[in-house]
Amino acid sequence: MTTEKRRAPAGAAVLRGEITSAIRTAVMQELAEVGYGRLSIEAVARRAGVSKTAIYRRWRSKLDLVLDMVSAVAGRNIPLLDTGSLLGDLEILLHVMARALRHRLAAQIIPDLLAEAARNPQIAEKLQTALDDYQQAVGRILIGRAVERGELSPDTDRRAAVDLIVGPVYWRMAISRAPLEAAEVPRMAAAIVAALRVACLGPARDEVEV
Amino acid sequence: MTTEKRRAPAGAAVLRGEITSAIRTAVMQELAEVGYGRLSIEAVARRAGVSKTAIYRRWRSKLDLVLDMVSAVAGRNIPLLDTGSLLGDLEILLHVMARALRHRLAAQIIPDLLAEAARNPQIAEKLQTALDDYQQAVGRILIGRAVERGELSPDTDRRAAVDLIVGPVYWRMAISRAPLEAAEVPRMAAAIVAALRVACLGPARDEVEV
DNA sequence: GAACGTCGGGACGCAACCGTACCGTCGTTG
DNA sequence: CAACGACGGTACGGTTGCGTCCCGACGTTC
Repeated sequence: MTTEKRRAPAGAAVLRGEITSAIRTAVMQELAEVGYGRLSIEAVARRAGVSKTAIYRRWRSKLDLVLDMVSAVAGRNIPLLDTGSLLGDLEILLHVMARALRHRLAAQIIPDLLAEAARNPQIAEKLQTALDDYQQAVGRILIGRAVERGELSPDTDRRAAVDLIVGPVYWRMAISRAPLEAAEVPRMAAAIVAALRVACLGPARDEVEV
Repeated sequence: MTTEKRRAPAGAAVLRGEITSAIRTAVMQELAEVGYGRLSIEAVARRAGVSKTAIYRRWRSKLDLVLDMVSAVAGRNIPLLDTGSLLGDLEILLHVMARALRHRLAAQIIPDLLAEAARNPQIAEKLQTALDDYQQAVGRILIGRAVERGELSPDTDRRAAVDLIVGPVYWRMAISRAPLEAAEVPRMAAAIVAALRVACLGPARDEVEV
C-alpha cells in the first residue's frame, strides 16, 4: 500500500468525542429500558440525537457496541481496602456493591446482561472473565488477607466463600429489589463472617450447639 | 343476549389439548433460547408445529402468554419438609433449589424473566408476588420453625434471613453458573445456619442510622 | 483560501414479525 | 345424517429494524 502521500485525517474528518459519548450514554439508557434483546441501533441513534451511520462508523454491529461497553465498565477493577479485619473489609465491600447496585441503570443492566450471557457466547466470555476477575479478587485478596491474619482456615474454599459473600447482596438488591439500608450492612457483614468461619470447617459433621 | 338457542361447542370445535401443551413447551424452549425480549409468536408457532392463529386463539398477546406460563409455574408452592432442625431444613431447601436451577431451561428462563420484570410492570407484578410468596414461605416456615425450636432468636429479621439463605445458591448457579455439587450442600447449609445465628443478634449497635 | 477527505444525515432494499381476516375442515350434536 | 360452529392454516398489510450507499457540510492543513 502506498500510503505515503496520505495525510492524517483532520478537521471535520475526525470522530467527534461528544457524539461518541452521547452514543455511549444512550446505549446505557436504552439497555436499561428495553434490555439487550430489544436493543435497537435506531433507538440508540434517536435517543442520542445522532444518525445511525455515526454509530456504524464506530462499531461494526450491535454486539460490538455492547461488548465494548461491557469491557469498558467491567475493566476497572474494584479497590479492596485493607481495614485490618475481615469484618471491616466485608463491610466496605458490601457498601461498595450496594452503592453500585443502587444506581437504577446498573440494577437493570447487570441482571439483563447476565441473563443474556447465558445464551450469547461472546457476551458470556466478556462478562465471565470480568466476573471471574471480580470473584478472584474478592477470593484472593479478601479471603487471603483473612487467612493471613488467622481469621480463617487456610483451606477455605474460595469459590464457596465468594458465593456466601456476594450472593446475599445481589439477591437483595438485584432480584428481590428491596433497598438495602446502610444500617443493615454491619449486621449482614457479621453474619457473613460467621458463615465463612463455619464454611472452612468442611462438611457439617458436627452437631450444632446453641 | 339471547343465547338460549346456543349449544355448547363440540366436536372439532374444541381446543385440542395436545396443541395447547405443544405451544407451552415451545414457549419455554423459545424463552430459554432467545429470551423474553426477542420472543416471537411466529417462532413459537414454528417450533410447536402450529399456526399463529392457534396461539392467538388461546392467548391475547405475547405478554398474556408469558404471564400465563409464569403463574402456572410459580403458582405451585414449594413443600418445606420439617426435618426437626434448622440445618436439616436448610439442606433440603438448598437441594431443592439446586435441583431446580440445574435444569437448563429454568436456569435460563428465571434470570431472564427476573431481569425483564425490572422494566415490565405486568411481569414484575406476577413474578414479585410469586417471589414474595416464596420468600414469605421460607421466612415464615423455615425461620419460624427454627425460632419455635429455640434455634434462632424470635426477633430474627425474616427478610435478611431470606437473603442469606437464597442468595448464595442463586448466585452460584444462576449467575456464576458453576455447578453446585450435592456434597457441597451440607457445608453451605452449615455456613448459613451460622450466619443466621449471628444475623439475629441485631445490628452493630454502635451506629444505627437510616 | 482552496483542496482535502471524513463527517453526519437521509433514503433505500431487505427481512422479520405483529395481529387480523378469511377459508376449508372436521367431530359432535340433535 | 345433516347442520353447526369453532377449529387450524394461509395470506395479507403495516410496522420496525438492520446494514449500506450516496450526499452535502465542515474544519483543518498546506
